[in-house]
Amino acid sequence: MNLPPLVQSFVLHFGEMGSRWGINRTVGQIYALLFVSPAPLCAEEIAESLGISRSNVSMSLRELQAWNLVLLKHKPDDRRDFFTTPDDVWLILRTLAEERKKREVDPTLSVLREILMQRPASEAERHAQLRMGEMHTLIEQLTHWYEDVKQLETERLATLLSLGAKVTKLLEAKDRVVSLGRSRRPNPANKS
Amino acid sequence: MNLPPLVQSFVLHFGEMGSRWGINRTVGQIYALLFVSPAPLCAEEIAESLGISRSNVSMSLRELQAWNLVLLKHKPDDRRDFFTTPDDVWLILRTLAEERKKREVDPTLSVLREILMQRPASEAERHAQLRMGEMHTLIEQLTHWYEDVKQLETERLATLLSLGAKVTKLLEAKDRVVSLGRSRRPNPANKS
DNA sequence: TGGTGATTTCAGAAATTTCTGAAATCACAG
DNA sequence: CTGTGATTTCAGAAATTTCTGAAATCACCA
Repeated sequence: MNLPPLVQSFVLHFGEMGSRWGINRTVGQIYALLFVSPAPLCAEEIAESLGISRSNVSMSLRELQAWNLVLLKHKPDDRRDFFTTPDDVWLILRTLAEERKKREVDPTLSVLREILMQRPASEAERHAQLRMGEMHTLIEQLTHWYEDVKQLETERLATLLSLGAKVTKLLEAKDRVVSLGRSRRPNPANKS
Repeated sequence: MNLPPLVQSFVLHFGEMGSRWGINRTVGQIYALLFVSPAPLCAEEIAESLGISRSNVSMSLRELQAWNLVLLKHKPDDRRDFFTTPDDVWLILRTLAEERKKREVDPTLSVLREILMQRPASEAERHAQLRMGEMHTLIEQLTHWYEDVKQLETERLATLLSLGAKVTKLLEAKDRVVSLGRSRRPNPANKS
C-alpha cells in the first residue's frame, strides 16, 4: 500500500471497521480511499494504491455499487470507468441507512410477520410468539419514525438533530397550550 | 437442532442476521433462543437445543456478556448459571445502541480526531483532511443527538418516535411565535 | 472482421473465522 | 484434602470468506 500517511491511517481504519460490519476489509478500504480522493479513480489506480489484485477491486466495486455507495464518472476520450463517492455526507448517510434497512430490517420484519401469522402449537410457542410480537412492534415503531424523518430536507433534519431531547420541552409546551381539558389517552407528555 | 418450528425459524433467521453483522451465527442463534425462552436456560440446554458443542456455547455466552445482552440467573440449590435476556425490548435496544456506539463510532471518531490534528504534507492530504472533517462533523452531530435522546425515559422516547417528522411542524409553529417582530425569514437553526 | 485494452468471471489458493473435544480450572460439599 | 460436576481454555480441525491469476467477455475502433 502506497499512500500519504494521513490517508493510509484512514483507509486502514475503515478496513478494520468494514470487517466489523458485514462489509469486508477491502470493500471498506476502497470506499475510504474514494471518499478522500480529490478526483475519481479508476480500478487500476485503486488496485495500485491499495496493493490488491485488479480482480479483487472489480468485485469490491461491484459490491459498493450494489450498496449505491459509489458514483461512476467518465473522462472524455477515455473508456475506463472512474469512481467516486457523493460529495454530500448527509446523502451518504441516507444511502447507508436505506440500504441497511433494506438488508437487515425489512427481512427481519417479514420473518417476524410470517411467524406471527402462525398458530402456536404449544405453550412454548405461544410465549415465543408474544416475545416476537414485542420485537415486531418495536421495530415497526422505529421503521415508521425512520420513514417519516427521511423525507425531511437535510437542513430540517439537521435542525431536528441539533435540538435533540429539547423537542420534548416543546411538546410539553404544546400540550399545555393545545390539550386544554380533552386528552383522550393518558399521554406521557402532558403531566400538568 | 431440536426446537418448536416457530422458534426454529426465528433462531435460524437471527443466525443469518448475526453473520451479516459483526456477531457470528452461533451468537445470534443463542441470543434469539434466550430471547424467546419462557425461562432462563443453562449452557447445557442451549448446546442441546441448538445442536452445538458445549464449548462453543461457553465462548458465545461470554461474547454476549461482553455486549451486556444477557442476564445471569440462579436457581436455589443449583450451581449452574442460567441465562436470559432482559424483558424490556426498549432496554435491549438501548444496550445494543450503546455497545455499537462504543465499538464502532467512538473508535472512528478518535481516529478522525487524531488525523485532523496532523498537518497535511501535500495537496492530497489537505483535501483528504477536509473530507474527513466533514465526516467528523456529521458523526459528532449524530452522536450528540444520541447522547441527548438516550437520557429520555422510554415513554417519552416512544412519544417522540411516534411523532416523527411532525415535530418539525411544531418547530415551525414555535418559530412563528418566537420570532414575531424579529427576522422575517424563519431560520431553522436559531434556537436560543 | 480482427485487434486492443478495459473489465468481469471463476476455480482454486490463501487467509480468516468458527467450532470442537480433550484437558485444565474452578467451586464447593463431604 | 478429595471427589464431583460445572465451566473455561485452547490447539488444531472444519468451515467459510476473501483473494488471485488466468481465461473469458465486452466495447469500441479501424
